Amino acid sequence: MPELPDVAGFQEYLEANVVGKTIDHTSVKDDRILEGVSSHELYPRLKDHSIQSIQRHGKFLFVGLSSGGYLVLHFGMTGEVKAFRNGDDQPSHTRLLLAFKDASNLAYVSKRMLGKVSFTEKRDRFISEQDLGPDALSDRLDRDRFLAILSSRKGNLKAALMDQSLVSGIGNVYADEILFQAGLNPADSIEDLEESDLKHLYPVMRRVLRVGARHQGHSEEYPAGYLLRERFEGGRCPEFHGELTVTKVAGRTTYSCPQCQPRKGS
DNA sequence: TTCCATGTTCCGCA
DNA sequence: TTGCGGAACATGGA
Repeated sequence: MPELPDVAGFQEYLEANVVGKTIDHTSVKDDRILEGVSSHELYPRLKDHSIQSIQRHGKFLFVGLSSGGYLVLHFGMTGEVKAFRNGDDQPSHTRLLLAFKDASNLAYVSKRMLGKVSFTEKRDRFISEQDLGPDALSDRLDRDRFLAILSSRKGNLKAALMDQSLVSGIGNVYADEILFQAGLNPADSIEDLEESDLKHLYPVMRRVLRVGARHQGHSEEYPAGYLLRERFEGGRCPEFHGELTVTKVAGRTTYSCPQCQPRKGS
């Protein structure tokens, strides 16, 4: 689930549930989720510090601590965060537990262990070390920059959209949605597109991600005309009602409508 | 039992 | 150097 809109939802959730709270103690349930920090090192960096802010860059969340450092959360394919009170059952597949002084808790849950938890003193340095491009919804990513980034790339359009080092936050599902809404074929090579196609892609990308963030997690609630609601075997194009094509593009399962998204190049 | 999955990374090849 | 396919990671669900 966790692409930019989902992670934006986690951000809101954390803002509502943990900002302002002070960490009493923490518990790493499985070391394999830690990246670049040991549970040993992590503990004193969290204990007795309060949570000041939650920031997001692409699919990463930065949990700002009163120490000035950040707990960094990445969710992989199946991660999420869940708050619960002392005495309630700990969510299954909890890998990291933050226990607050007010008897509430936060679980970082990762079923398939593909997520990562790190710690950094400097948010910007972390972002550049991870080689992350600008956040797809950031004010700093205007249309001209988006255009420049994409035109510097070759190969298929979908792979470029999902490349976190170009633009950060778009994954498999939203790449399909964005390209469907833009009427562009995921397998098209960027070289085969007109500049006007890429110019059109920018506002579509922003709109789809914003709508996604608003409805995060509930694809049934997406507006009519969204591909996401039909993203299953036998799903139909919301526009023409023909059956959607399921292919592999950039190694990922790809849903598209051959009528709405005709191939451009050869 | 086998295959597949919303993410990322590494390897070998072109 | 860039792009790409395939495999790997780990686990659970269909």
